[in-house]
Amino acid sequence: MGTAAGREEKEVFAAYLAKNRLKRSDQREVILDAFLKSERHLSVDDLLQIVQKRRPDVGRTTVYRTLKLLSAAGLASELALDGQTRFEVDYKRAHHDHFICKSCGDIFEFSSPEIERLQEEIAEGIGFVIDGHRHHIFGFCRRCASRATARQG
Amino acid sequence: MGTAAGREEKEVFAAYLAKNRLKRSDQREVILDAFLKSERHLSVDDLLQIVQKRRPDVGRTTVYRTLKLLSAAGLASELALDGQTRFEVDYKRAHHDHFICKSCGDIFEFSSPEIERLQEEIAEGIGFVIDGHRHHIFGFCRRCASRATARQG
DNA sequence: TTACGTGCAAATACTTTGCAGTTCC
DNA sequence: GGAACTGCAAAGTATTTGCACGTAA
Repeated sequence: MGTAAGREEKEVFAAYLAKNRLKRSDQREVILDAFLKSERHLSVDDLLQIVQKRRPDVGRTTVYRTLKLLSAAGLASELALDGQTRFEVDYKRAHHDHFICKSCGDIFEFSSPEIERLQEEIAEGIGFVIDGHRHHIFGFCRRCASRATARQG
Repeated sequence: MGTAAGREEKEVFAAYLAKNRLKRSDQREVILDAFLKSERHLSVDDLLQIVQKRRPDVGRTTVYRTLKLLSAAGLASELALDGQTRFEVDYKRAHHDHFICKSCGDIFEFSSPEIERLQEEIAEGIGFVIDGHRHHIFGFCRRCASRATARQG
C-alpha cells in the first residue's frame, strides 16, 4: 500500500529532498503517505494520530517539520483556521476556497473564476499585486442548516 | 477629548453594559476611546501601548477582555491574521474585506457587492447558509510592489 | 563520516483563567 | 453589601527550537 496511490506526489517530494540535499526517512514516508491518503483538511494532531497508528514512535515535532517541508515542496497548503492550522493536499489542484460549517466543522471547497477575476480588477485599481488569497465563508452546511430549521419549527 | 468623537458608539457600549448588568470602569472607557480613535487594524499589543500612554496601569488582560466585550456589543470585529488577532472598529460600517501587504504589513479595505452576490449563488447551490466570511487577499501594495520592481531592474 | 533527521523537553507566542483585592451600583 | 472589575501570575494552546543521539548517503 502507499505505492500506487500518490506516486507522482512521492516523486515530487523525493525530487524536492534531493534538490535541497535533504534525506529521506521512514517517518517522512509514513507521514506523506498518510497525508496523501487522507484527502481532507487535517490538523497536525489529526495527522499525528493517523501516523501513530502505524508508527507509534513518530513525534509531533516531526509531523510539524514534515508538513512544513511538504508545503515548501508544493504538495501541501496551509489553512489558518481559528488558531489551529490545517493542511490540505495541494498538488496540481486548481485553486479553491472554503465553506466552513460552524456547527459540524465540515469544510467544503468551492472555486469561482468570476470571483478571482473581480479580485484582480479591484487589486489593479489600487495598484496592489496579488500573490494569493484566502476566502473563508462561514455558516451552516445543508445538513446542519435543515436540522436547525427543524428545531425552530 | 473622547467626548464628541464616537459618541454613538459609546452609547451603544453603555447600553450593552446595562443590558447585561455589567459595570462601567475607567479602564473600559479609556480602552474604548483609544480604540475608536485609532481607526485601524490593531493587535492587542498595539492597543495596549496606546492605552498605557494615558493610563500606564491598565493591564493586557483587561484589554483582551474589553475587546471581547466590544465584539459582543457589535462595536468591534476580529481579524484572525497569522496567529495574531487584530481588531477593527465595526459599528454601522458596510461589510468589507482586506488586502494585506506581505512586505509592509499594511491592510487595505475593499468591498464588492458582486463578489458577495457570487458567494451567495455558490452557497445556494450546495445548500449552505452563509453567516459570514473572511476574504483576505495577500500580495504587495503599490509602494512595496514598485520598490520590488525597481530593485529587480 | 558527516551532515541531516529525530524525539524529547524547554522555550516561545498568544490568549485565557484563578485569585485576592478594588470598585461600581 | 454583593456582584462585577482589575491586574498579576499561572495555566493553557499551538508551534518552534536546542540538544544529544541516531541514520542516510
